Amino acid sequence: MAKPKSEDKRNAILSAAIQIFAERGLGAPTMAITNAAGIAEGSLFTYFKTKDELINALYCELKLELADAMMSGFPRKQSVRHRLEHVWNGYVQWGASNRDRQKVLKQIQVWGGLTEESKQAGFAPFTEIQRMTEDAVAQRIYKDVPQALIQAALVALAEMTMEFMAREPQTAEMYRMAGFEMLWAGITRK
Amino acid sequence: MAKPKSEDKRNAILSAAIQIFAERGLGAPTMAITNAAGIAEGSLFTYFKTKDELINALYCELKLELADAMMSGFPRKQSVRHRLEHVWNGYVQWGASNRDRQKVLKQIQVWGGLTEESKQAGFAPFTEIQRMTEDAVAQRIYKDVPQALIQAALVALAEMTMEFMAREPQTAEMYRMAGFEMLWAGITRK
Amino acid sequence: MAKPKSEDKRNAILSAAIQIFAERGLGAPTMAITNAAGIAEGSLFTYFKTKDELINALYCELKLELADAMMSGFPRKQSVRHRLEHVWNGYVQWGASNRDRQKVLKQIQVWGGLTEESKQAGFAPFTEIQRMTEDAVAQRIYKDVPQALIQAALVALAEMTMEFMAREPQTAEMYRMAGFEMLWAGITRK
Amino acid sequence: MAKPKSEDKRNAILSAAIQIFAERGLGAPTMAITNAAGIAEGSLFTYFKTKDELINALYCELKLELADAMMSGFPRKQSVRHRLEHVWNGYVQWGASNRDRQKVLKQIQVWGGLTEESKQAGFAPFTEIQRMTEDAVAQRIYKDVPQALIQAALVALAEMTMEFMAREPQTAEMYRMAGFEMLWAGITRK
DNA sequence: CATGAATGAGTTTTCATTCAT
DNA sequence: CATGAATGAAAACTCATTCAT
Repeated sequence: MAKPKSEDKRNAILSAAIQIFAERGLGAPTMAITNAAGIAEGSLFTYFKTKDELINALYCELKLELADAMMSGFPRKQSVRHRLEHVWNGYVQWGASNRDRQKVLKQIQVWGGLTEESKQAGFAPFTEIQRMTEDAVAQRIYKDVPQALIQAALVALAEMTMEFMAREPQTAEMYRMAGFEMLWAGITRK
Repeated sequence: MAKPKSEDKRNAILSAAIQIFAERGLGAPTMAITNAAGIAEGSLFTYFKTKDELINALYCELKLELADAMMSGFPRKQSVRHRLEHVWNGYVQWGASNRDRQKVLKQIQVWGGLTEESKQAGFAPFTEIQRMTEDAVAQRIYKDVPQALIQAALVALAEMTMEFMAREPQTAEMYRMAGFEMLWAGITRK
Repeated sequence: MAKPKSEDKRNAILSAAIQIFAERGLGAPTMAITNAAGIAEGSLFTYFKTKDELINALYCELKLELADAMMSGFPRKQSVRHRLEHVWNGYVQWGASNRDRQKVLKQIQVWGGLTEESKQAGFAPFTEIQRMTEDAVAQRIYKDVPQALIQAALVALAEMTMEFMAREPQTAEMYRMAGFEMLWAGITRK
Repeated sequence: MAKPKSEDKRNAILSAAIQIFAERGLGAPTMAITNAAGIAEGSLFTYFKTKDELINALYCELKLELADAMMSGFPRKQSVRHRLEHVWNGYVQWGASNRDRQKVLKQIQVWGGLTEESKQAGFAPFTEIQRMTEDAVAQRIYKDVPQALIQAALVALAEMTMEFMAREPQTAEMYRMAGFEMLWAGITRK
């Protein structure tokens, strides 16, 4: 079961891809990636059959990492506000301290080549968050508005916030809080 | 004066570019654009010296159009809330009913080839909105938070909202209002 | 008989072509020429059906001009040395004070598109020089060597000499004489 | 080390380039060269980053070859006349039996894209000839004329001579001698 | 498995020439 | 005739992918 192809090299490729894609867009040549990864041009294709496959794999990887950042230490038993803030913090901090990863993730999301499979795999780790929202809606804490809208607002405001945090690291904390207050005020009943 | 460089053809190219770029990204071949515009491969370069210039021109065009959609009929004399809602409606409706244009505009914004000139030209028509925000801040209507954050929240929530509106046109109205309520609640003092 | 197409414009094109071809080689775009000539892109083709035809015409024009420079005031009655020196001076001075023309002429000579017709037309005005050489050979003044070689030596040394003259105009006179002495010593019997 | 960049293929490209450039000028498409070399269009660019680089490399190669032809077996100890004749013979024979190479070399010399580096590299192997000329001038064998003029005369007459030799191979020997006598008579004191 | 040379379709751009105005 | 927009066949160069070593 252990893959014969070195896991190290695979990771080196993914890391290099993040850096290169962040700098030059998904259109960057695979050669730029292999150079950055310190391997031969052709070796990339031992680990990923095509460039598209690499991008799909990268998407799954990043989504997983993000979910981990958001959910690790999730206070399952605490109030909706606490739980939401935990998720918010995880998201926003991951995005602020991993600009490249976040940038690439966004690029892949608007790219045209994601497979249905990848989309589902990428969504899977977020079901818990979904459940939390449903819970909150049931408690009539959130406004009477489609859940999907609330989740989308979370994402939209978080992405905005993390950019401010990254741009001005010394006031990051303020932005994190201000952003969350906006979200909370926006989605809860008066 | 022989055949004058027809404004029609220029527009046909820009239109075709919007469609093609929306479908296939900015990396789409210029030939796809000329085909869609019903002209010869080389003719594109009569109107735009390079592909980059085409994209820059497209950016300016779209920004202008968007500004127009947001500002036309701007109720200069009414309350901040009314003025903000007017801007919101213009933005969100333009984006919802021009998905391609909005998509392409977003792509260009993260593209690497915008000239400083284009950036400025694209920003120019939005100064009035800026002024309105400043005004509201002065009136202590908005939260005590950097203006830039408020503007960014407007953009982030609007982009999110317009997607919902486009996806479910029959409930577009509801999304438009819900989105605006979120924004208003999020950025004003309690 | 008077050509309807303005002779002026035709000459403007030829002049512009000389300048442009000298600067950028025969591969220069016709548009560069029409720009320099102050006419429309398409107008060139009213005067010359194709670019090749333009180059052929230019060749004939330059050869004629050169022949004129060499033969005007030709001292038909004087010694071979005097006559040869006259030709030498004409050639070398024309070439030194018309670098562009000379450069273009050389380029056309190694170009692949000269028609047989042009070659003959270009050669025609030089028959008199030929006759002079034959005369000198008959007088056993020149070495016992094929005439063609002598003529070629004249050309070779003259082209070399005119370059020195153009590069150092203040010592042009010295080069002109030194060059001629070389030629004379090289081709006459001891 | 996978397939090492074969020296053979590099040479095949240079050879093909010589043939094609001689036939069709430096403007010939790279595809003509790759076809002649029996390789894929793109492969040329594995060996030479750009067409310009190929031409520069070709220049250096040809200059080196020519220098070799002129200097191999150079009779360092013999009279100026012998040494000069040796150089003459080498030049003229190389040029006569390598028309393509000689033609291409001349084309490159009037081309606009030679780098300073290539010019220097191309000149390097000819310093010995330079020294010989200086030596002869010191011995007051040559006329009292700038050295550069003498060297230029050598080149001019040699290029002329080799063309005759190539055109009439059966009398090549005669031309070689006649040419040299012209040069010698032309540049030495009476 | 790793390597990197080889491939050739695809990309942007140029340019001689035509032709509608 | 003059004009210059329109054309589309090249041209140089790139790059994902293959495959011999």
